[in-house]
Amino acid sequence: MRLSQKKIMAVLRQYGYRLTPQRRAIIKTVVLSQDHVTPAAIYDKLHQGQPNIGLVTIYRTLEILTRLGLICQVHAGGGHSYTISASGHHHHLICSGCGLVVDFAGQNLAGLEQRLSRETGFKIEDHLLEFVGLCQDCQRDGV
Amino acid sequence: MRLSQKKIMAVLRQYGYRLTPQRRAIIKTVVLSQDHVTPAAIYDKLHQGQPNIGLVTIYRTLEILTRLGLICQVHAGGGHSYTISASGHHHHLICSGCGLVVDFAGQNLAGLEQRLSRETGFKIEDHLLEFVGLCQDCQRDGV
DNA sequence: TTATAAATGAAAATATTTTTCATTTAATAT
DNA sequence: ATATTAAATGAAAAATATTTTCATTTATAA
Repeated sequence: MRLSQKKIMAVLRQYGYRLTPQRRAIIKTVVLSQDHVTPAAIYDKLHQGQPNIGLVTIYRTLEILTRLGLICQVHAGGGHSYTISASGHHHHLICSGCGLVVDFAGQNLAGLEQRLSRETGFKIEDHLLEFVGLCQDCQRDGV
Repeated sequence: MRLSQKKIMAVLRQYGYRLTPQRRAIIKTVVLSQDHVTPAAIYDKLHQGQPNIGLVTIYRTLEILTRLGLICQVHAGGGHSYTISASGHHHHLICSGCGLVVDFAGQNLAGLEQRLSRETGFKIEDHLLEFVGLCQDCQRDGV
C-alpha cells in the first residue's frame, strides 16, 4: 500500500509543516511517479509550471519527507541515492536497465537482527535490503 | 577473512593491470583501514607522501578494485557511498556513530531471491543488505 | 485583517566525480 | 641492460551534486 498524496500532506501538517503549493507539487510528483525520482528529475518536471519551483526547495522538501518516513531512498543500482514514495516496512527490487523500482515485503529480518545484535553488541536501528536485476521488459529488449 | 594486500595485488596483475606505487599505496590504505574510507580520506592520508597521489588516481583505482570485487561499497549510514576491503560474500553492519563497519555472513538470501524472481519476472543479479546501528563504544559514549 | 514565523529561491559556496590530454612509467621484448 | 610501448598518472577544467546565505514572500493563526 502506497501512501496517498492526501495522507502525506496530513502528516506534514500534523508535524507543523506548512502546506505550500511547492510542497504539494513535489509530493504529487513523487507519489505519481511509478519508479524512483531524483531531485533533478523533479525539478525538470516542475520548474516550468505554476508555481515555479527552485531546486533548493526540492532538496529541502525531500529531506523533510525522508525524515518523517514518508518517502525513502534507493541506494543500489545507479549508485547514487534516489527517492520513492512508499509506506510500511518494505524493501526494493531495482531494475538496472530502466530504474524501475518494485517494492516487496514479507522478509522478516528480525531473527538475523537479533543474532547480529548478540554477536556484535550493536544496537541496531535500521536496515537496508535491496535487490538489483533486470525487469522483464529490459531482459526482452536486451538492455 | 579479509583479503590481504598481496592477494589483491596478485589479482590485479592477473587481470593485466600494472602495479604502480600509487596503486600499492591505495590498496595498503584500504586494507589497513579498520572501517570504510572515502576517496577523499585516502587522498588526505596519501597525497603528502611518496609518491604524491592525485585524487583522480584514487577514483580510478577504487573503480577497478570494485569492478574486480576486491573491495565493496557501503551505502547506508552517512548516505554517501564509501568503500571497504573484504572478501567472499558478506554484508555490512554499520555504526551510525563512528562509521565502523563490521562484516557478517551466513545470511542466505537465495530463497527470497527465487521468490522475487518468480513473482516479478526479474532476473536478479545482485543484492545489498546492510544494517545500521550503534556499536558498543558509541552506545556507551552516548553519541 | 494583521502579525509573524516559516518557507522560498536566486546566488554563491562547497563538495563530488569525470573528462581531457600531455607526460611519465611498468612491464615486456630485445 | 636497454629500448619500446601501451597503460597509468595527475593537473586542470568540466560536469554534477548538494548546501548555505539571506532578502523576500507567504501560509497560518490570532
